[in-house]
Amino acid sequence: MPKKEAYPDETLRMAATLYYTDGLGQAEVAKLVRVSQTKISRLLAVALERGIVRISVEEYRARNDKLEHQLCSRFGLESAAVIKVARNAGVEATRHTIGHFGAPFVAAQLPVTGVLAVGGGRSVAEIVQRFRRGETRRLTVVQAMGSIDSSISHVDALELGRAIVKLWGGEFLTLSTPAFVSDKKTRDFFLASDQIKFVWQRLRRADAALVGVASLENSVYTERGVLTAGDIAHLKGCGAVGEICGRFFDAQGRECASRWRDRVISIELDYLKKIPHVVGIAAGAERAAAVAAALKGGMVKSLLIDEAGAQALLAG
Amino acid sequence: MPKKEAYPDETLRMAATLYYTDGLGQAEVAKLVRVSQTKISRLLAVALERGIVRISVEEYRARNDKLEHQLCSRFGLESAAVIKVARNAGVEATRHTIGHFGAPFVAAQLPVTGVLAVGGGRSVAEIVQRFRRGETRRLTVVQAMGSIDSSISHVDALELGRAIVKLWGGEFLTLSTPAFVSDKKTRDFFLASDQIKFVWQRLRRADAALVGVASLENSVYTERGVLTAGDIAHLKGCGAVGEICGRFFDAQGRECASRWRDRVISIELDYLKKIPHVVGIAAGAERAAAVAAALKGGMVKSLLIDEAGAQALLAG
DNA sequence: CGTTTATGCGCATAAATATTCTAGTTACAA
DNA sequence: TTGTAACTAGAATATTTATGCGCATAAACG
Repeated sequence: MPKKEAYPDETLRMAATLYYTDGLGQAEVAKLVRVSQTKISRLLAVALERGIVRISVEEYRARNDKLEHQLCSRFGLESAAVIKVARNAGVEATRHTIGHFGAPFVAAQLPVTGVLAVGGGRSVAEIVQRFRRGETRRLTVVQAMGSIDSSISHVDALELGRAIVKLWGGEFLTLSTPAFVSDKKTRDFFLASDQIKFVWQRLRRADAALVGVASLENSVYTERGVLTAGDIAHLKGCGAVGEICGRFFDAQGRECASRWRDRVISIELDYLKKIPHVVGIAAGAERAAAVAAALKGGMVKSLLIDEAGAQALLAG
Repeated sequence: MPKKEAYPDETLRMAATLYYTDGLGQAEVAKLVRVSQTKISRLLAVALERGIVRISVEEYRARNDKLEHQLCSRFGLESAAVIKVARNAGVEATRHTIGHFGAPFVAAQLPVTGVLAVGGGRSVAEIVQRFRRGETRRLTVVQAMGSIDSSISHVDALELGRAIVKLWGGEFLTLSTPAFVSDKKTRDFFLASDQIKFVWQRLRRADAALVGVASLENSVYTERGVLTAGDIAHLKGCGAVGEICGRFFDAQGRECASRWRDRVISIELDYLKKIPHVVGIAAGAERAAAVAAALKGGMVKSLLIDEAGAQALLAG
């Protein structure tokens, strides 16, 4: 049996008319309907649910189809989403906007079943946060890179993978290692462990991946103090123009043979290239060169980017 | 030349979508659009104006047509408006509701030109308050009764007439006398003055009138202490069942020959009966008997009343 | 029936939104 | 230029709206 009796439509219509059409405040409506303002607030919510009040907004096209097509044909992308972002928006707001409007796109690109490799980063975090709960998937989510530093933040692959599984169900395989270690020997030690080897296997067989594409300048690593200005200079010296999952690549999309290469614990770019569906996320025109390189190297197959970034990419 | 450049529709659409469709708060929208929350608030208002956002409410029929027809045919009314009011609403809320939904009806009943007599009272006040400015009329508004007591309130005919003229334009003739004086002699003194005589003439030739119909029990006069419980008893003894403009009438709608009759300065009921369009307002079932009498006496030609009042009227 | 578990209500108050006020900008005239 | 008027923006603030909470009543259960 349903509830006792939800409020009659007549009352809802009256309250809604007084509030929306006649422009009275809820307190005033309350006097006329003879209930508390509190109740009017709730009544109006119900009226909205029931469709007695309908709010329609002229469609806002958050994506720039034209640029998307251009990107796809020019770079042979599987799919692309170019998100309009307020002019003069900082990179922070850009990521935020991309996240908001791009999440459905990314969710649609990702498979419903199989193995999904997930990298870290702020852009990816913005996306994952906005995945809708409910549409249960059967994914095996695999952490594609270690944690950036000891204080795990919500942008670490560890947290993002966890979040995806929490929302969509499925299994989550963690790396439980740092992203960067002090030297090759330490890295090899980690890689030799059974857990890592197990995860590593899955990563190599991943059906899809979700990663951020960063430039050297604005990487999380510098921000978090993992990489110093000197390190950046060294990497640039090796030809690095971009980074994915802590791995640096040159303008041709080849992983740079830097001294960092042996200290990273994350999916190797050559493996990434073999994953059929890789969704890359990049925010800001500053990242254009990095994205261009990633596309050239074939690391990224689907792209989520902002308008300015797309324009820079097409121009460059 | 118009303004510099109002905000582009694109931005409005974006903000409106984020706010209404996606359910973000204005502060969050502000981050994405890169302006202050203040601005978003204003932007959303503009979006509503421009029709980018549209809010529609299922029509609420505030009037009970069926009862209106019954009233008209039963009492030979020119027109009637029966306003739905929340059950258990007190007389205060009833007046308020009648005022809100009844004002357009009353405005439509009143002429655009000619002489309009205006009485006082809370019901009338609720109506007048809600007349829409703008539709300029050429009325000569005449105060139909003196002021209830020395502290003029916004329900006095004086204020109501003033308000009508302020909204609709036209001329306002005031009585500048109290409604009740101490004795017949004083009243005659007032009536003999040139100003009053002038106004009196107009009143007699009024084309329309707007008055409240009250019972003895809840009249403003008792509330304001102008009439004592003893006075009420006396009036009842004279057969009074209702009051209009400070004048009391019996069940047949005849003005009672009470000792108060000679102390009132207001339009006489016999004159009122001759005015072609008289809109009467009554709130609450308690007034039913008074309204019935007023109708029988032909004082009121159009009626604005609440549902409960109408039902009581038809039942009695 | 008496007891337990829900549901609904409005108060107090937190949160969100609108408005006021001040300062900065632009456009135009002197 | 420089002053002035007319706007525009955002910070501070007032107002309005939503929500957590406890109480009271009603439904469900034993």
